Amino acid sequence: MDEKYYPEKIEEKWQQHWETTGAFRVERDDQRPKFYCLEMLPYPSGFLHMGHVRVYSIGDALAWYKRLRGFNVLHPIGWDSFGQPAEQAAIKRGVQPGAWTEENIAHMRGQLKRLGVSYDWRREIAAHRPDYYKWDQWFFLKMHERGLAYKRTSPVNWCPNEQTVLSNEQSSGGVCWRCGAAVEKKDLDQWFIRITEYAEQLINDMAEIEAGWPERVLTMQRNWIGRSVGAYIDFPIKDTPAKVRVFTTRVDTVYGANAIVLAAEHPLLSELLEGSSLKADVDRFAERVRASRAARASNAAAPGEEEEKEGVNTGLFAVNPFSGEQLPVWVANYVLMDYGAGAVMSVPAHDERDFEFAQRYSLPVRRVIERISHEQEQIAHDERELDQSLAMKHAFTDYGILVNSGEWSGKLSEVAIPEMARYAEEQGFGGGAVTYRLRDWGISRQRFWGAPIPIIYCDGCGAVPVPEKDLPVVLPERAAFTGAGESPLASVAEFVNTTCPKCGKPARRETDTMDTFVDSSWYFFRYCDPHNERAAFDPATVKYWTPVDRYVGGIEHAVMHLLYTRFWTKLMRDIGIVSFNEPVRNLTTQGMVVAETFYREDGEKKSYFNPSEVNIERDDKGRVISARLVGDGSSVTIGPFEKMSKSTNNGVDPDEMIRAYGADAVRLFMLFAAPVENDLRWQETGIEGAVRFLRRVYTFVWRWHESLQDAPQKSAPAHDQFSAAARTLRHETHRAIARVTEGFERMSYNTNVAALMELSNALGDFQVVPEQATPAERFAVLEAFESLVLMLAPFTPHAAEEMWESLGHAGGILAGVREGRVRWPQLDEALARREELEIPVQVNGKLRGRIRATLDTAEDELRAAALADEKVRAWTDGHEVVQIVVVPRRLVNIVVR
RNA sequence: GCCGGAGUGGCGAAAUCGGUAUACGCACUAGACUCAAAAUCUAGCGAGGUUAACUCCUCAUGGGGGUUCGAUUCCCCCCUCCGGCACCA
Repeated sequence: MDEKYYPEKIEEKWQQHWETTGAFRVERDDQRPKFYCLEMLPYPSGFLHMGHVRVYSIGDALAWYKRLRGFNVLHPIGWDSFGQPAEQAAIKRGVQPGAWTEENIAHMRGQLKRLGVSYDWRREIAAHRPDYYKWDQWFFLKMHERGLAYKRTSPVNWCPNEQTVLSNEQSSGGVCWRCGAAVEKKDLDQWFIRITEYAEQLINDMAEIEAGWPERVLTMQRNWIGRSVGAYIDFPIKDTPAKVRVFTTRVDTVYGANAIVLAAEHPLLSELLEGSSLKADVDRFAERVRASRAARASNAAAPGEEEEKEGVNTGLFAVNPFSGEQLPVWVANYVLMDYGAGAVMSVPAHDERDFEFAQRYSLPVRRVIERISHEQEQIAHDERELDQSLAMKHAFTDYGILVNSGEWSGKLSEVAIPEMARYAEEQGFGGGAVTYRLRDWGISRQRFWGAPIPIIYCDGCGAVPVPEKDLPVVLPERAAFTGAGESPLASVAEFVNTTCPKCGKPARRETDTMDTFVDSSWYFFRYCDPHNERAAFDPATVKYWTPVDRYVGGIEHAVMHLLYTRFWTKLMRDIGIVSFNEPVRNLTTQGMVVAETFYREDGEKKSYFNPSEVNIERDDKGRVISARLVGDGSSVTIGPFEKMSKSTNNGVDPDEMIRAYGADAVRLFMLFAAPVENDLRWQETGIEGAVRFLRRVYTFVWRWHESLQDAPQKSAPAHDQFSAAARTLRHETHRAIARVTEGFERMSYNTNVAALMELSNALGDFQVVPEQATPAERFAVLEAFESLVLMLAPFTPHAAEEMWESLGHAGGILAGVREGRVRWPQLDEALARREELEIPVQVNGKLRGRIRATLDTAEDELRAAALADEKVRAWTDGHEVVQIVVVPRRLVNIVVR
């Protein structure tokens, strides 16, 4: 141990030690409890950013903690290495995507090692390597076998910028999840995965993870899946054998229907209107709706506004199977083909959209629900009229009591809904039904850099799956990278041309590749058994390690990745290779790393300055008053804190920070500065504080480490051997152990670091000179140091290792744990408790005095002491004491009148 | 519009059982050390008032109301910010 703290030196030393001793390697061990600690794998862009540093610091802290608690910890990392940027690099600079990707991985691996993250690197996986994507293809075949992968032509989400298809999840809000471009609709023949088959399970199984996942994520998934309970009703079309199926959540309002409204793309339309004079009108209208939707999509910058409701009467009539009434059939732009049945019954009195539509086209409004409670809004209506279109100003959408509804009149909505659905079923014209907003997952991508979809097209045999024995279908090294909207693979003749596995005749390969979210749907299972050549993984090995005990990653994957991987797990369960429903027990979504922005406005656009180029000036209260450039002292505008990015020039390079302050300080600051879920404000002064703290602890250890060589180690000296100062120190030590241990259980890292700082402050307050310390004092100091250092290991592993060694322990912390010599500091609850208490005394709830007490001062003693206290008496004298509340060990409250 | 989450010093935050509001850190102020600066160390640091006195008082956890001996914490209403969804029948 050097006298001074040289982070660079000790970090290199311990990284080397970990590497050569294989400190972080793990194997399955049925004798020990396992813990699977997982962070979302990065895309190998080439450079680690601060957001990465944050996730991996969070995960690593937990991994270290669990190891120190005796768990067999699986803590792996890999690369989400298929995807757009590699292909962009190929288009722009002509590099080969594979080589570009491997170089990036090599660089980032080095960065992660310099951060000192405790991965078992032997388990590293990368999505773009054939030994990995072979199994993507295998899973695809399994789904194909089960009818869960299918091809269909349908309007899909098309990103004009990236020239490829996106899934619904990736184009949520009408914009591309990656580049933000407005998404267009395009008709393409695409492969889909039948995730909707699992919609019900995806909703129901949330019960299993509710306790461990953020409410926010579950809510987002629930909304996305959009389960809706209602009924189908078939309305016969007059004078034809056809029926129009309608989905509604409000069968109870069926007597109020004034029309049946179809989506413009409804397949029945062309059939029913054959030969009708109105066909041309309807076709023209459908075309307009399509055009206007496309226009709105490309104009996604200004969303929000709902489109004006428009429709056209088809001249057809439908028969309400409940009432026998004839209803006109309309086509309207507000009915969506891909939700429910693509058709609705319009009930303007009780649905706002239908109301708006009815007003626009002067359709009758019939009230069939009456309020049941005076807390509900009074529905304006005209008793003399059946049509309320003049009286009602808006729809009444609450449940209530049925009126004007034939035999159902007088029933409550809640009662009528299931009864009417059952009736429809008995009569054969409908029945109860559940629909979902979730649609099937489109996985075809017109890209090169992804896993080829293992399908061969044969003129004779159709779409034939590639036989398992022929996997993987390997990507060629090169292709013509034009950036145009067709898969580059299509131009690689030796890839495309093959023979049909069935008939042996010449055939062509599928040239689309799979969505990269396929790769990440199951990657953490592969970590358990990463080199298996015969299977995606060995089920028994996976059974030991999974499910993931804690998963850390960004909120941006709340719906996409986290929904897909839940689905994939259920699929693997159905194949029989996994034995549970949910892959992730506990989920942590960390906040963004944000930094101050500085800019100057030159006319229209802002030019941004990096925080390192700016000096901040403050007033004497510490408030920021201005910012000036380091170079010329000219002033710049202080902008808000924003996510670190190139466009706002507020990024900070992790490597530079590690070089300046050390990996430990960077990590410590990241975990201390904010709770894990919050956004984290990057502040260089904050990281300086972290170094200051580490240096202080290090200095304390240096000052004491020789005197501690002969400290009593095995058992604590008797209580009366300890000086008052030593007793205080021991109390602080055990209080910190209690707090930090508890903090780890709820991922409260910021308070954990605070507790460790307090312990270090307590060591600073311990003024005994090392050489003059009594054996008992040495014991107390050693106990404090050992506890502090071990509890620091999850946050600053290099510094902890160095100090642990200088406290007389050879071989590294984890070797000690493995050999049973080292374990997480043991809490002595008696020591953690305060010996003497200060009990606050309130009068009428306001703090008026304090009395001294011990842990077992009796209630009546506390009461008497409180009443006798001089300061308290100033508030009670002359008043009548009405009540005295005594909370032992906590407080006394005297109520006076 | 609907559904979530949050609002506490100059700033990041703490108080997970309804019991001393502001732990810990940053920034700031003063002092020590120094020729000087940095670093380090020591002390102070919610607002306002008050005292010979670090004495004591009042107010303060977005605003208003409620429950309670006692509310940052529980309940109701409102405001603001952030996020998700957005004609989903």
